[in-house]
Amino acid sequence: MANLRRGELARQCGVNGETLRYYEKRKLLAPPVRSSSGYRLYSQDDVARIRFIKNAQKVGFTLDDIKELLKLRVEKNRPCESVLAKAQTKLMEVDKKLAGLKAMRKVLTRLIDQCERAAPTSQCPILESFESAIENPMKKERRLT
Amino acid sequence: MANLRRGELARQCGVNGETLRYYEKRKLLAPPVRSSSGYRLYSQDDVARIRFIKNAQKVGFTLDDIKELLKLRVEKNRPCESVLAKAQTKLMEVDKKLAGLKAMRKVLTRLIDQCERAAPTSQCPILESFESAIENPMKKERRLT
DNA sequence: CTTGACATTGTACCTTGGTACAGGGTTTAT
DNA sequence: ATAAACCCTGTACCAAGGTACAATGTCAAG
Repeated sequence: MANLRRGELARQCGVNGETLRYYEKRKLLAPPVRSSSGYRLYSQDDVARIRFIKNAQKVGFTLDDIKELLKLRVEKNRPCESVLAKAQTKLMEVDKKLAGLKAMRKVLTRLIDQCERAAPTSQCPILESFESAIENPMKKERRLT
Repeated sequence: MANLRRGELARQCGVNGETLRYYEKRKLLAPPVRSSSGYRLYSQDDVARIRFIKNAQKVGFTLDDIKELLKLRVEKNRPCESVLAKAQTKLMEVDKKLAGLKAMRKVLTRLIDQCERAAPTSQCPILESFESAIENPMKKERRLT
């Protein structure tokens, strides 16, 4: 078990050294052992912990979420259900963001399309449409007027 | 042309009064005429301008983006191409974010699925997978080993 | 023994889009 | 006349996840 200093741990995990101090302040990392001169000394367990954090971030968990996951990680008595619940909640959040972005995308493509097929004499249709309310075209709905 | 004070303009546009001061600081709104006692006095043009800002935000433009769009809005000589270009750029940005979220979603659903079908004796598969690198399952790729 | 690369601390700053005061002055209605 | 409801200014604060100093101390190599 090599005792790693801050920079070395950071390098092994691909994060900025300051990030480790930040995680410690945010209570994602316990205050580590110190050398006689006050340097932080980390172990391989800390490498795993940082990797855990970074992996959980990749699927959308926030640092506060991850703090809870880390607690569950050390509990041996079936944290599985709680973890699953958190993952399901996160999935719903991701889906909500996806829906928002898809709605944006829909309006944006419509505007671009209008602009590309506009008669060159008219005012810019994109700018025009920002002047009044933007109505989101519903799926396959057809203007009947 | 009714001269509106800050609160009234805010109310008509559905924004917080402070937001107007903020937009002024961010140069999205020109410093308005002042009453003798120093109150900001807005016109109906400002109502349209705020609405423009809010509509542009809905499709993903940032305030900095919108500052540029607002400049193009007042130029009479065909801003259409520049606007179109900005919209296309924004579309690419939105698509990038969508791709990121979809990747998250994919991994997250896989983890949830693994967890749901895991044998109840095993360690939590979600937590386990955060210990090692998360590999994003490629579309229909099949493990050949 | 000195230089350079590391480490420590606290604090400020970044992004984005606002929101919330505090401590004043003004306008409007009763 | 006085209270409510405005408005003014500057400044600080929020989320979220860090990054960047400055001033100082330590460690290893040459």
